Amino acid sequence: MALFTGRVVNKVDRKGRVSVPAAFRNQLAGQSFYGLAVYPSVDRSPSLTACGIDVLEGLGDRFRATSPFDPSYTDARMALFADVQQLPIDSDGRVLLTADLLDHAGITTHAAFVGMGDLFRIWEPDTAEAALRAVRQKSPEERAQLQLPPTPGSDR
Amino acid sequence: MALFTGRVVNKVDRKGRVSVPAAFRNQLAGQSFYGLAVYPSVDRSPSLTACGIDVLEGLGDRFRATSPFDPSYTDARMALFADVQQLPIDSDGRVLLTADLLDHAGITTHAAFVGMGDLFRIWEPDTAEAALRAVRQKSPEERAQLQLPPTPGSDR
DNA sequence: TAACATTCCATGAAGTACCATGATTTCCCA
DNA sequence: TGGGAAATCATGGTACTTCATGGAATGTTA
Repeated sequence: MALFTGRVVNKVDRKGRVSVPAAFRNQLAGQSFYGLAVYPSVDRSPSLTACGIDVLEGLGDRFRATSPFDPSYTDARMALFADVQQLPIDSDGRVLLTADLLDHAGITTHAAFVGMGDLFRIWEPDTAEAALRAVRQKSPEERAQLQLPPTPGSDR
Repeated sequence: MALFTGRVVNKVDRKGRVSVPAAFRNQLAGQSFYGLAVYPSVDRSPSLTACGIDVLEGLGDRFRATSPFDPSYTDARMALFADVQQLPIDSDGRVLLTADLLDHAGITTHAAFVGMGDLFRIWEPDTAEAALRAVRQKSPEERAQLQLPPTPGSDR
């Protein structure tokens, strides 16, 4: 299972091509689709969130369990999947970021890939550093309270 | 579970390569990825903290259960994973410490590996000795009061 | 046939694997 | 128990592969 860590800054060329860091690519190897699922971060931060399609497929499975005609889930389906782009990784290990994705993140010449476990984010490098500083500079007390999801199985 | 004890000073060559002490390597044998997860120590001491990737995978699993669209965990995800480097151990038992890791710890020619149980730390040797002295020089009363977390499972 | 998109190739830099050596340590047997 | 053989370890150097990146060539669409 993919585990993205660390951060890497790569160049974006005139066409919008960026090398996906090799360490991240390796995490994606062997999936049903060799590429990224990318969408503007839902917390409205100027960044893109990306993951392997296996993560999305997992979400799809949750909906599959519900009726496709149940109106209470159609809104959720649309909200979740409408903005997700599936970007293939080319033979040189690059993806082509669309203009609106670049625009949303304010990315021009360089893109920062920031690992977040089973996800990662793509930022304009300076913005990424600022966001990281903000998270790190939380006091130890606050950091200790950074919410962690419950340990799987602990509620048995 | 890995149990790192003792301390060892090894040489860092021009490329940043260091031999991981054999005793530590043995603790890591048989994991899904033969290498170290390394990050600047969160207590802001000039040292690096390292562990096996199984520890990371445990954290990753907890997040995997949550939706990638759920913004409540994004800060935690970033704080935990953005600074972590996964360093493979080569066939000679060495890891390549990146320039910013070396820089953070002030390591130039030698690195001290200090066991801390399920983790270990990597220091510039003199700094490590100073830190150890500081801990030892606490009075017996103080040392006895060093806070220990509760024993896992002891509350059953 | 322009404009655009996609695939292919070239290159320098960086990272990785491989091999050699000396120093320990461990092991085994007299 | 002591000494020697074998294995392991730490460390240096070199050769090779991969990576990131730019540009060119090919294909597609209007």
